[in-house]
Amino acid sequence: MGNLNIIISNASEKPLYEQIKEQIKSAILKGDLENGELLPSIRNFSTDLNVSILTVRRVYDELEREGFVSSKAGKGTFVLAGNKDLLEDTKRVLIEEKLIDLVTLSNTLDISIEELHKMLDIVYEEV
Amino acid sequence: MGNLNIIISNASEKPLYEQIKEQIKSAILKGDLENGELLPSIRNFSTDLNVSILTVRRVYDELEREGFVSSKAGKGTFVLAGNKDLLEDTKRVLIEEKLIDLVTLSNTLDISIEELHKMLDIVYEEV
Amino acid sequence: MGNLNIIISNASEKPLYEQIKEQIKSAILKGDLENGELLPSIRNFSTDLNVSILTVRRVYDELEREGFVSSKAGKGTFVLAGNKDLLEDTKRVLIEEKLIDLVTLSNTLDISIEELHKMLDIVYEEV
Amino acid sequence: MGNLNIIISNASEKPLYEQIKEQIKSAILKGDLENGELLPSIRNFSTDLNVSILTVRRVYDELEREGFVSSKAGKGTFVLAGNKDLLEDTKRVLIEEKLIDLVTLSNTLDISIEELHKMLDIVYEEV
DNA sequence: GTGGTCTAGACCACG
DNA sequence: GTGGTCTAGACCACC
Repeated sequence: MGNLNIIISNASEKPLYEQIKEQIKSAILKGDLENGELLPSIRNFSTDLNVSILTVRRVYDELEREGFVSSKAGKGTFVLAGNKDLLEDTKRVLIEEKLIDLVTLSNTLDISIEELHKMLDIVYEEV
Repeated sequence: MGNLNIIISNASEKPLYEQIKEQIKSAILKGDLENGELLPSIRNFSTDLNVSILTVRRVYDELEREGFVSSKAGKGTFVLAGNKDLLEDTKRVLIEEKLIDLVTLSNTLDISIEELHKMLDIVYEEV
Repeated sequence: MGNLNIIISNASEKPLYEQIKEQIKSAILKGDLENGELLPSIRNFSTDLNVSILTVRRVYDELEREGFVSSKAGKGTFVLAGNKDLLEDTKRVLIEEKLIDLVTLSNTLDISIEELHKMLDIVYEEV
Repeated sequence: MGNLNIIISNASEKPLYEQIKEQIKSAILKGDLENGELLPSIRNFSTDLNVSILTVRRVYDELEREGFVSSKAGKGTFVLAGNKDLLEDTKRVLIEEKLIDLVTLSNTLDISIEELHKMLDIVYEEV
């Protein structure tokens, strides 16, 4: 079975449902969760994560809307990861969103592209 | 006086007070607002921006708590930008926060540092 | 024997039992399944379609309740298509239900009957 | 102010949130609700319609995701109907979906396009 | 067993 | 005042 270790924190500024959603999404994008794989039932997952059923339901709802999983009453929630190109695209878009954010801030603060590259290397070593 | 063109939008996902705060902070960090400069009164500013007085008060309160301005009853709110090193530090921290965010995501998605540098250049050209 | 190629899909938004039921009903209404014809046994049908026995039983139960088939213990399930007028009526009712749905929506959206006729022709060509 | 008479029924097979959503959508598409207009607050609306707060919240959430309204904490939920072309497009798509549904059924039941046009006129008169 | 819908509360951030 | 998130239950249809 796939690797699915979800770590959530009430201390985080991000809502619980978003933390869970992002981690499942990452697992699918990395390939840890394969096509057709069955995710935990809403009830089991909510007790495992110690969150409300409604929170897990929201996660599954949004993942379904975004095309990552498919839920069927009476059967469960399954991973949809058939199109490899789509997954690569999704990864690229997620990174690009953060890069745009970063470059925008750099511009407003008069930081050069060279400095950015240097700082990127430094941060990459530390993380 | 310094350059202080605040642009806010109800359409933005960010709360109004945060939009205003970030733009004042940027102006200070870039040097557009100099040390000792007088910011608009809460009352004038709120009518100029067409937001609640409470919203502007919150902006000034938070900026004071973060050490960017100083408010004196009966005199107004002044820019604190005396320590150039502190400003540079603040800028660096802001950028680093976003870089950590970016690198964390890259790691969870198995994106290499080389790819990141390439994508950074591409995004920099486009923005 | 009559033509009975049932195609079902877990991806469909419709429940399995409904997909199967509708296709059998269509076959009867079109005349592909004739009066008195014997339908597959619940057991065989469920293994052929790779669905639960309960699902097939539900299909046959509902078809019997709607008057399309008749089940006799120990003998099997037979097509009831004796009354040609009844079949024509059923077809007409099915179409009318959709037309009422369509016209109701058109009214709430201020779409004229002329536009509807035009769009119907266009869609008919494309489908 | 705009016309906003929502009629819901527990007897309907459609979920409550969908009934409400569709009626608000129709009002926007028809122009009964204009750009920038303020919708009822979640609390007021839920007591007016005698449904749960969560049901109204779901309606507003989905309408926001589909681009029909915009919700801001502390301000309320507003109608977004700026782009007239987009609204016309949305109307057309909604009608086309039903037409495709209709034509598909007609094909499986061997109903001719001429018959469809005739039945459409009859239903249009009756509704 | 599963997910889909709904209720009746609560606390928080925003304005 | 507003919407955003979350909880702890419930009933239903589907398999």
